[in-house]
Amino acid sequence: MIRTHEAGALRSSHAGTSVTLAGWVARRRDHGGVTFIDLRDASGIVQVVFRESADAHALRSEFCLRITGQVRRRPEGNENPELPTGEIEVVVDELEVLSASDPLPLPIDEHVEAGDDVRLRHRYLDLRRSGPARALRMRSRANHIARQVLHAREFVEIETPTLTRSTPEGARDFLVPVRLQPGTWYALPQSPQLFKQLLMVAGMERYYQIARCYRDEDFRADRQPEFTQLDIEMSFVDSEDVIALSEEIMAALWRELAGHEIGLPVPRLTWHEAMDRYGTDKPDLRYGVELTELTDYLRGTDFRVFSAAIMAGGYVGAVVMPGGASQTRKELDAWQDWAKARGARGLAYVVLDPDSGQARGPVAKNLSEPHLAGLADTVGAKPGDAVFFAASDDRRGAQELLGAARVEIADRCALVDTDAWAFCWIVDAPMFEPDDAGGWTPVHHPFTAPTDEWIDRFEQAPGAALAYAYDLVCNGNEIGGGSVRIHRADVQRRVFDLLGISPAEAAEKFGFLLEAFRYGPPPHGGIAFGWDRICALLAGADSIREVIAFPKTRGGLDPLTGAPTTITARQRTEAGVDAKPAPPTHPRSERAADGE
RNA sequence: GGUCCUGUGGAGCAGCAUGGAGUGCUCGCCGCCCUGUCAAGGCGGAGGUCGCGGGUUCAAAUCCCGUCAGGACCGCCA
Repeated sequence: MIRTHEAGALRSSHAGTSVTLAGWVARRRDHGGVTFIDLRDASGIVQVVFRESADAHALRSEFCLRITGQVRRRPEGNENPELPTGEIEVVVDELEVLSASDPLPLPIDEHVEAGDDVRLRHRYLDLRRSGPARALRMRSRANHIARQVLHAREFVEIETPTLTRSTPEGARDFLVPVRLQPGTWYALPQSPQLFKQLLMVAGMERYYQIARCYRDEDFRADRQPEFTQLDIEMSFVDSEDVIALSEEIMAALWRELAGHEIGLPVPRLTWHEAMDRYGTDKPDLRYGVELTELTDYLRGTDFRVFSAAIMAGGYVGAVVMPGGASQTRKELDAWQDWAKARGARGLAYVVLDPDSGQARGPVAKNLSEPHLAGLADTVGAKPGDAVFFAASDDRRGAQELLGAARVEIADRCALVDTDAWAFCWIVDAPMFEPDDAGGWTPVHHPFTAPTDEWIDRFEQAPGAALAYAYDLVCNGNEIGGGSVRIHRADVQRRVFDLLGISPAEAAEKFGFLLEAFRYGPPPHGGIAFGWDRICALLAGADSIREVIAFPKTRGGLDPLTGAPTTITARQRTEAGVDAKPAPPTHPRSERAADGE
């Protein structure tokens, strides 16, 4: 090492010793005869003092230095209690400039926020700032904590391929041309789902991986085209075992990184309960504002909007905005635009007069006296509140609109306790939901096991059949999801039949998995955690970009490297991008043609 | 694919609704001064195609259209 000590580690106990430090000029205070430099390395900052030094005068921000000097207590009254090293300073004997720095394109300063494009363009400078650096270090600790829990339980960390074939998550694949087989393409895995199931067949019993996953979909604040899952799979287990392990990992993470003791067991909601009460399968339980179903209460109403939904076997419900009656007409109209932006026709409302409790507003005129009289009690509204309604023959659609309104209400009314952590499991999710073409599509993925009650008859009511699936939710974010898998070939075949996946198609897509399942597959299940999102929550970050070393922008670009780039004509030819696929030659494709 | 917000010396912002000389603020940068500061201080200075293109106008940072870039949301995606 070219240094003897770390800058941030020096204390008054080091006084009187000679040290050699290496680091960066964080800040310079030049008084002419005496110059102070805050020298920063990974451990922190220490003040170094130059006297009558022309060299010090020439130093600039972010020069990389090596200095040798004497540690000593600061003169009486000059201590800085803000700094861990504030009792001492290093008086410089020797200075070596290891490298100079140009003026900075962005300030390395805790107090200035820079725009995302500048930060990412110079991410290596952004990461010199304490906040971003702390986020990455915290993520490293999170990885370590998870590994500790899993290794203590004899889990095996196994890496799976990133050049592979399409996995059944349902998103668009990233594709990689294959030079050696022109016209054929690898897919980057959307998750290690199939490989981890194969590892169960292989008898590994307890697998995990901090796995990079790839999905070619549009961005959000919590989405990147490549992202990370903590991926886990276990043999000879049921839901309870996976849930218990998950809780142990989460409890350790939050205990050590957030100083928060998660109340165990984590409360559970069934999927239907979550939809009924919160209008979402990832409810934020830090506040109330629950939905009320009014389908039965309003049965018989003359109001066309509601009666049409009720007659069609649909849903009418409401959510209350506390104090919402004080909104101006313009604000209430803005809710209509808000609802339309979400694809709804609008958002019916009544406001309750703050004094009389009288219901007013366009919808109130359309409701009968008895319906109006009991409304406030039924939905739990007080005078001065506003009540928003959604009605549709599509129960889930109406609930989701109210659920989105609930989130918006909590935001506008500042109902969210930002220090709180509210976890819950969403269990008993449906196996299937209707697809656009009148068929069925898996809610989770096609290997999710039906519950015991449904295993023999899920075909009879696919929309009602429940799965052994569980999602972990924290503060309204889905942070993990998993299921018990199907390990019986006959059940798997029936699921494929229902999904309209022919034996030939199944063999083509997952033939290797089905084949593996011919050789004594163990019952197994697992879970995958959205690792970026979990780290962002623990770091208190708004975006997962903050906990990714080199994230991409919303357009999928990396402003630092300039990726993605065009390729040369030669690369194009060599990669075989334009090659016509040859007739299948390799063994797996032949078998696919056989239809298993 | 759709809706919305943002783009002004190196950084962060104000100016734009109501067009009138690149105007302002904080920081940084350069030079000088300064022996106890710690987001040091003082004096002076440099630095701009107001993202880009087009239009309206006597006149555009400001209004209109398009486009690019960054961000938020819907669709999509667990």
